[in-house]
Amino acid sequence: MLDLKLIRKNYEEVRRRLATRGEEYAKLLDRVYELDRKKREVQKRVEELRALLNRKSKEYGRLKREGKEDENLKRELSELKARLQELEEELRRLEEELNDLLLRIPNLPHPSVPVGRDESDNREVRRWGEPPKFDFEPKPHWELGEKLGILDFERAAKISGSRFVVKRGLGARLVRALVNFMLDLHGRRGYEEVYVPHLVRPEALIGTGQLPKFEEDLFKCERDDLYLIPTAEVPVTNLHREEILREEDLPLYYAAYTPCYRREAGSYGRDVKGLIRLHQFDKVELVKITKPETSYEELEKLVADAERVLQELELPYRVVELCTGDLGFSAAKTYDLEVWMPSYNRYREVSSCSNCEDFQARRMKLRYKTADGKKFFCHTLNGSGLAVGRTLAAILENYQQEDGSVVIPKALRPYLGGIDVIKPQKD
RNA sequence: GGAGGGGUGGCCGAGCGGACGAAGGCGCGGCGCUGGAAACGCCGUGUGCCCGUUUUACGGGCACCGAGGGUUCGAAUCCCUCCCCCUCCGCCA
Repeated sequence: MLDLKLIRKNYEEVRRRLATRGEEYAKLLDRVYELDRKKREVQKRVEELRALLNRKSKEYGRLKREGKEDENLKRELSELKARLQELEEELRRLEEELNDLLLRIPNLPHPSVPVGRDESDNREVRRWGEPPKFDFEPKPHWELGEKLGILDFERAAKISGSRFVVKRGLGARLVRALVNFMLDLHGRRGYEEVYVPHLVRPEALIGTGQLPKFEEDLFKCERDDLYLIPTAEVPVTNLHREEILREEDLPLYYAAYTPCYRREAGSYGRDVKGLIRLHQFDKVELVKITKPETSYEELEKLVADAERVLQELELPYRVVELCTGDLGFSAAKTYDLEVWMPSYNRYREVSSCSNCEDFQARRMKLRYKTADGKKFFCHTLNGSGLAVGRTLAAILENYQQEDGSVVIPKALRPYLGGIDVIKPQKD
């Protein structure tokens, strides 16, 4: 949520920066600005009227205790109250509309973010590793997985429909190995491991920015008014919602493994095959809660921590800085990590690391207090470290051999009882 | 699912129609005591919003005792609805 005071004070600048995400947001901002002006006007009148009513009411009480009831005053009070109630109703409507609109305005991009329309304007920051060269035609991971008997899309569809997968045998064990490997790695780098609920209340989703705007993307348990988490970012960042943390406790580092559930509405026909886009996938998520002064250095460190996973798995990747038009709703700045995928002959996203500054903190009233008692909103950051399914896909594709077998990355072998290669099942 | 008990300031906890932004304690800040500290004593210490000014401060106003509605001239306090938490029983991995 943007700071209304900032909108009032630096209207033109906010409008200009917001417009780099798309013109429509500038128009939204215009409505917010006007609504805010009107709201304050009505609020002022309401408060004046209420002050008058309070004063006269006290006066009435005093008289009554002295045994001097004043029927005229009583009538006057009733009339005042009736007028006040009308005005209050108007104020309530204005506040509601203003608040709803405000929750639908995305975060301001950081000044360093390249201005652009979409994915094609993102800026490559660096590359690591060499894409492998094959002297045969590399197969896509779903073919490899099915041949190896570790991925079963057909049976998944039977029980749950499209965009689900069953992993079996070494496929299932690889997921467990990857999760453990990632959590161990991040644990050593100072992240506290947390295990969190996968069903959350609407307030939590408002806090991180998925609601009210992106209801369509979520699975909802209607009866209980709970949502399946689309990312661990939601429960983890909300751990401290409405809290006032102590300055000396910051920054906080968390790492969580959770499954993630996404409806993928509007992505029909995209990535219909394989592990890339599923309704349910596994992810290890990193979350940081920091002071404003340090959030950008913390972002760089967060990216480095996510990169470390790919480096240890020896998977070639690149780091991309998202442009304004491609930036997520809550993010002020985002780096994506993209891993090399031979069958696509391109890099594909396995991690997205964002600094949300105080955008989420404001929505969830997450603050910290300095030694002298001043309170400020925290900054929140999150990043995948990493998306497990896509990492598994990348391993299958990058480590494949001509006979369809797949070599296990060295870093993972201790987690798989020393197994160093998966061979196709004989049929 | 059944029965009961609760939700009050950063935290604990009292209040149960006006004198209540709310006792007391803890915590925090200041001062005193001390060689220094602990203990002790005294003083201070909520948040949000709106308006104004001499605009990182001060003054005024309004709101806030889980949320929303109601009764009343007046509600933390009475009534209704909802939400949440806890305990016991049932069910259950």
